[in-house]
Amino acid sequence: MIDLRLLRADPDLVRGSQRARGSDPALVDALLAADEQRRAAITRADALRAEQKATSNEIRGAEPPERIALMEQARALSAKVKEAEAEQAAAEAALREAHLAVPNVAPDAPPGGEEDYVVLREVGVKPDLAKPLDHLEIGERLKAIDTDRGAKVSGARFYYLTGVGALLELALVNLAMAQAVEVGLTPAIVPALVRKEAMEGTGFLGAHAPEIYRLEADDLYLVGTSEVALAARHMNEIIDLSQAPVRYAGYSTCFRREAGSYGKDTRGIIRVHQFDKVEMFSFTTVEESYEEHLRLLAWEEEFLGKLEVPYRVIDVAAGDLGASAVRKFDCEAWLPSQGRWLELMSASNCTDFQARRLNIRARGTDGKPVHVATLNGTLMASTRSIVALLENHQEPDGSVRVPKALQPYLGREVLQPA
RNA sequence: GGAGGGCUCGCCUAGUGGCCGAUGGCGGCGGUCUUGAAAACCGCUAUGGCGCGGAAGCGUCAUCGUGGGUUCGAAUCCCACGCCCUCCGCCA
Repeated sequence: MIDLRLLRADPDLVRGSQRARGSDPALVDALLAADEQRRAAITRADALRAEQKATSNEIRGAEPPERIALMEQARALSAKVKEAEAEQAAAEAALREAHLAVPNVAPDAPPGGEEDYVVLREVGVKPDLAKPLDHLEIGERLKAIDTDRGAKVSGARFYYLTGVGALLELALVNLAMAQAVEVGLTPAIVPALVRKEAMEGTGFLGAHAPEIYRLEADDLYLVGTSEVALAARHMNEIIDLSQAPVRYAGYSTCFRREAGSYGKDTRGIIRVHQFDKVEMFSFTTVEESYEEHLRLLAWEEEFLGKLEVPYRVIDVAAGDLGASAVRKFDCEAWLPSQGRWLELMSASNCTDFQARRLNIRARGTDGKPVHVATLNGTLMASTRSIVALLENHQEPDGSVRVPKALQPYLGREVLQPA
């Protein structure tokens, strides 16, 4: 949710942001009107409540004849208060709805839609492969990836990682966690099932709702990223940011329904219903958040360097940001088999948008609570990291070279077809 | 799955229909004393909305798990829900 004070002070800024995102600027005016109506309703209800309270207090000391008259009066007021409170509740509900409809203000992101990203840099050299195999072909030869039986047991977009495939994932997790600890993130293993409040508070029940698995019998949701559990960890809290940002590296399985992506990336493990991920998450002040965002990106690139995979960094356009983010950088690895880039990581700065909904605050310099900024960034997404590794490090003989940084965690320098 | 107990301001706790936003202790912050520290003593120590104000602030409303209800008036009475805990059973 955006800051209503900012909205009142500078509605044109918000309207401009809406246009840059390709969203409707009229939503801004609807929000302004709802805000106005809510405040008017509160003023009316407050006045009536005050009057009723005063009358009630008079009754306490009053003698019978006067007392009866006062009670009559109070009864009438009570009915009016009830009415005014219903109006207030309706106005508040309307405001909330209008409030949720307006995404975060993103003045720094490139304007436009999905295709309007800006490439910030390209790093590394694309491998020179005469006839590159795709990751599934390589993975099957290594007996590392088995999607056929994944489908037999669980359906499309499920898979088995076996042998070096399984070991590869564990090595990647360990490499990522080691880096996380080294730079000072708090390693965390988090719930993969969360309550509605956590899902809602992080904003995933809005546009993302069809993407989310829900367990009907228990009214719990399967997280699509540990961002949910990490962000919600401090919901309704005032946290201490006076010394340093609060930073986590959360490891969890991620579940995604992939509704609406039928026919897309159907081969292999590029787009799956379940994978494991190490996610970085920071709580900072809004002022610090822009710098923190670059820090998360730098840590992502550091990890990509260890994978020795060519990649590029893009500045995602406003229209493709998601409601919470003011800016998002994606790291995309080169995919030799398809001759295109594949999103491996994503770092978003949500400023105080998400924290306002989750009610997460910190003490400002004056001691008063202010909403914090939240940021999230992928450190290591298992399946796509494996895809990038297998394809970029494949050798003509079907073996796969293991990047140096990963060797100690995997215990070998090359993966040989079985 | 069955049976109980509980949910009050960071923590513990008082409060069972009327100045209760709420008692007391601990912790925290500030001060007095001290060469310094401890002890002792004194003071301060929730949050949000709305209005006024440049601001400090002032006024007002709301909040005692959540939502309803009873009542002129609810932390206190009633109902529903949520959550936590304990015991039994079952499973890991």
